Amino acid sequence: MRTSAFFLSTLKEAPNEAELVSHKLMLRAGLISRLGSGLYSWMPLGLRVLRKIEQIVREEMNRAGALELFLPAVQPAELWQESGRWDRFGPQMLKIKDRHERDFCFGPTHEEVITDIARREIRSYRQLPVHFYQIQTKFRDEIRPRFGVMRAREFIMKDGYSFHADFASLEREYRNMFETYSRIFDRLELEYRAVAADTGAIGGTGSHEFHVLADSGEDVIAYGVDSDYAANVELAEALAPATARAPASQPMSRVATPGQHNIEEVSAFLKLPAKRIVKTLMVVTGDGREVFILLRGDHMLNAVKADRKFLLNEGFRFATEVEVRARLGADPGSIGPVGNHGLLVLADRAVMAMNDFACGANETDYHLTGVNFGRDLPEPAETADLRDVVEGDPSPDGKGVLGICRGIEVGHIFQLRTKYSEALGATFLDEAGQSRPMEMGCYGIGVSRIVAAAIEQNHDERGIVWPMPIAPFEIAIAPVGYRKSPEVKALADRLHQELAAAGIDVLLDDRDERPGVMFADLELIGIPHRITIGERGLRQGQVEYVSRRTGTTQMVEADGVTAFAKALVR
RNA sequence: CGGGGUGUGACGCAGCCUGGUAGCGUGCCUGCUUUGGGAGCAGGAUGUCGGAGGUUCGAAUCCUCUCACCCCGACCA
Repeated sequence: MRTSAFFLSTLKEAPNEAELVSHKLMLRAGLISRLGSGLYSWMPLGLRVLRKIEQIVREEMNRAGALELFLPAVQPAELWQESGRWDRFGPQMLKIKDRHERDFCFGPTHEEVITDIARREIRSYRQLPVHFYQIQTKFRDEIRPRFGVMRAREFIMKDGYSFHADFASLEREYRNMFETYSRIFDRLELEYRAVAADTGAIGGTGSHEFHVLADSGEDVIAYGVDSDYAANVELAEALAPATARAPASQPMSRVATPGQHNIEEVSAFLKLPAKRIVKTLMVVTGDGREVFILLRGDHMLNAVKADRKFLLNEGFRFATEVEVRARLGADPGSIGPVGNHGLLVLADRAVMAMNDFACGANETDYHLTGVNFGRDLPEPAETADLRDVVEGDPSPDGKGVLGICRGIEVGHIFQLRTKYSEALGATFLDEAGQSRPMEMGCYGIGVSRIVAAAIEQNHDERGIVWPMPIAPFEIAIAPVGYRKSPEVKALADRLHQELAAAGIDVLLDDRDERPGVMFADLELIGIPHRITIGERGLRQGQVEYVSRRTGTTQMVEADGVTAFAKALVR
């Protein structure tokens, strides 16, 4: 490809709508163009990247035995009413009406449609298992679209759905997909982790998210520093402390802590590390009971875990300041579990190992120090894992400690079991002639999001640094003086022709721009390899090679440059 | 949804407070010179100042409404 025949539209300055580095670079490099909030046009350069990702996904899905099909983007309401999700999916679903005032939605996902196909097409266990997938545009009316294609409303997703006669078969396919996804992200050359995930509202027994690791990621992941363990931080278990509680060694005393309201302030004021302070949270359960939750000062409440604890009472909320004062007669910053407060006390397991700790005195601007369970207050009524894990916690798999990092979710695999097949009546006849609902799995990959995630992970101050498998062009040829020097032009043209003939994605910058302009553009758009051809080097019979990622340069014999360039790509 | 902010040429911005009919940098077009890291000179094109209404002799500027976009927000304890 020649730049004169292509369409490059680079910007020196990023439009101010962009916050995230990948978003800025995608706009500056001309990969995408914004049409509306959460709506992006894919420009030719960006589309080349998108297509390469799609192709890798497609190849690996096919290799894994899944069958590609293509489902309608617009779906009738009836199907969603049947599954019960028409109302429950919420405002994320874009609902539309046709000319007959019939309800449709622009598909946010395709479980209903695929299950409808399965119930029409599959009658016998002999047809199972089967796995259908598609690469489709979805629309989810996000509360707050942001970060460009990272959290867009319209986006491209690979979604696959498998159907099985029994759970064992589903589990096999689940493992198959786990491996397939790993292969896909390996091939994309992204740094990623498969993390155990909460199955959430979708239900089912097993679920893994695949995260591209990046500091800007929206999700927080706990991973084993010395093992394969990885889990969403909401899900990672904080193990009970291994050491027993030390005996009390200090008397309990009441100290004035004027104006010190949060753990940080109290810690600094009392010159006591946060891990020696008990954080007391007053919450109200769904059935109206007020409860104390105790956490170590340096720990954070995990709402998912606490919610599970209160499940029978339909969740919980934090008590308001008014409620706290009415109940305890103290400001929220000075409350604690000691005294005749009458509240149920629920403690995180880490708290159980604490002795001689500090906590609020239930008197505004006062705290207690040297507090001990058993002596100064009763043991908590209940203990549980209620906190987020932190860096350095023991890994739940017993191997070493946990690290914390951020990730961008680019893939998710679920064991759906029979949730949809039952709702929609997707049944089959087993060997015994019995009608049974099919076991289902579902497997998604955020194709368009991967473009942004790849950039988050691969960029520098000059621009994008594409991993080779998804680079829009693999090699750039930058001729200096293309229009002036016949020798330069001749070699550039020949190299371009020979590489293109070899099936290499090569971009010849024939714009006759100044070198600085060419170099800056080629670096911004992130082409992995650049060969610069100029009169200067040609006099020595040489051209210059530069690696985008490492920046290392190398002089190459002009005669052998085609072979050299081919070797780079292979 | 709540809070905050911004809309002025393709991109980044100034002008608004204190009304007088729009400016800067980059980019774009033409010509000449230049050509190994975002060139120089000369000439040039491009703006319903987000939209509607109002105040005024006069509105980018003041007022009202509206639309779009961006950012922040779900543990002070």
